[in-house]
Amino acid sequence: MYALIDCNSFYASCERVFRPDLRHTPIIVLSNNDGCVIARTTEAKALGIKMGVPYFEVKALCKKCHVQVFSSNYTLYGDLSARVMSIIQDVWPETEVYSIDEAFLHLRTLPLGAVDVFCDELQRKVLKDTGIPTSIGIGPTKTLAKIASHVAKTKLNTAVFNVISQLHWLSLISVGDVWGVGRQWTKKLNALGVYTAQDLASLDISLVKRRFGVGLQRTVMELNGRACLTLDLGEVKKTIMSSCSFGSLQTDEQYLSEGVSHHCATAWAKLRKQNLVAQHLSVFVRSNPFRQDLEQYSSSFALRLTNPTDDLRYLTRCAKFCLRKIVKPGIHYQKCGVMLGDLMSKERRQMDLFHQPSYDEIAHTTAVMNTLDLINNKYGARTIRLAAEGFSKSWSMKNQLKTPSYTTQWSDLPTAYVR
DNA sequence: TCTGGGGTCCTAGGACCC
DNA sequence: TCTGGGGTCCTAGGACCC
Repeated sequence: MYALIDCNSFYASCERVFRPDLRHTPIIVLSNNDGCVIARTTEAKALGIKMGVPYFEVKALCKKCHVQVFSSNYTLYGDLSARVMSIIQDVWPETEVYSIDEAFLHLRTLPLGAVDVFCDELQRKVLKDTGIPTSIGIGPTKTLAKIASHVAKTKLNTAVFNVISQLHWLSLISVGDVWGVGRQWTKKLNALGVYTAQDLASLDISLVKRRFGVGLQRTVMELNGRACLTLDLGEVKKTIMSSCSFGSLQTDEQYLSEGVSHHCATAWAKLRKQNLVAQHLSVFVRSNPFRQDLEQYSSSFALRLTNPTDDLRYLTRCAKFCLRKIVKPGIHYQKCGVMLGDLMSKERRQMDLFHQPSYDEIAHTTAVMNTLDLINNKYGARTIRLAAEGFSKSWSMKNQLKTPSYTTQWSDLPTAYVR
């Protein structure tokens, strides 16, 4: 059996951990730039606030109904996620951390009769130890465990649900709510007369493969109880990306260049943290697709690096080179980003036969990068950085409603008063 | 006025090999 | 006049996920 443990309204629940006074208050959390709603508590959902709506569309409603609104605080959410995951992994090592708020457990060694009780206790332990409420779906495949979790959350309002003996639920779930079926395929499936998870499960798998590919074929088999997806325990990323919308539209190439350098440094920091080197770098820019009154433009440029590297100076030079290749005057840019790819572990990197850096060069780069890490680890991220990032950061994003980094900044530690 | 960021996998087609 | 069969690798684009 597989179990899917899923944190309820995760980002909103994180905010609540440090604001117990908001236990029953509707809360929403906004995306970067305070753009869209990306998390809602049950109370906020009940007010009709939909996932992903632009904040300005519901701002008035939030004010009227006293909804607490937060900018996203990824440092806090990442840290609480790590706590939740480590508790789960302590209890059950065969666990795949699937996303910031979800994990799959393969319960193969647990007697079938013990599964429900085990999950019940796990759910209570996570709540007690972290303050984060979760729900757990149980099923014979990952896809069915997902279905179970969906039923638990949206239909039954229970913390734990095992779907194994209750497969009639499949006919009560829209095909678009099945894991692996998105918008496009929902349209296509509906046109074939497929509306529910049950309809999908009874399709002929060779037809599904022909019309939709091997991915959906697996989904169909999984719905029928045949496990095709295994636990993915690998934790090495294949690409690392940093990108963000600007606080306002930018036309100045200098600011664009600063933004790209900034993202390059962010991606580089993630690279260093995982002890990886990159051999591929790409940069993209785009205008605001919602401003059809302005000229639309979007482009990217990629480089394959001669040698895999984690040298921030070299990566930034490459990123700026890519930007110069694609930047076009007169465009109102809304967003830019940097992606690092062809990642490999630093110990196993393969240098170019004809352009190998000397030992001295490698030693020098290593020393400089280590020093950057040392200073930034001791005095805080970005204490020392490249001047290419700029100083004014006038392009940086809005997040006016952000809470303190309670768990990762000494200066932001919350104070508790005891009476 | 204001519309997120970061990933994965699969497929088709083109270039290349013998 | 007539021009094969079997591969690999890479990239771009499209689908999906949270």
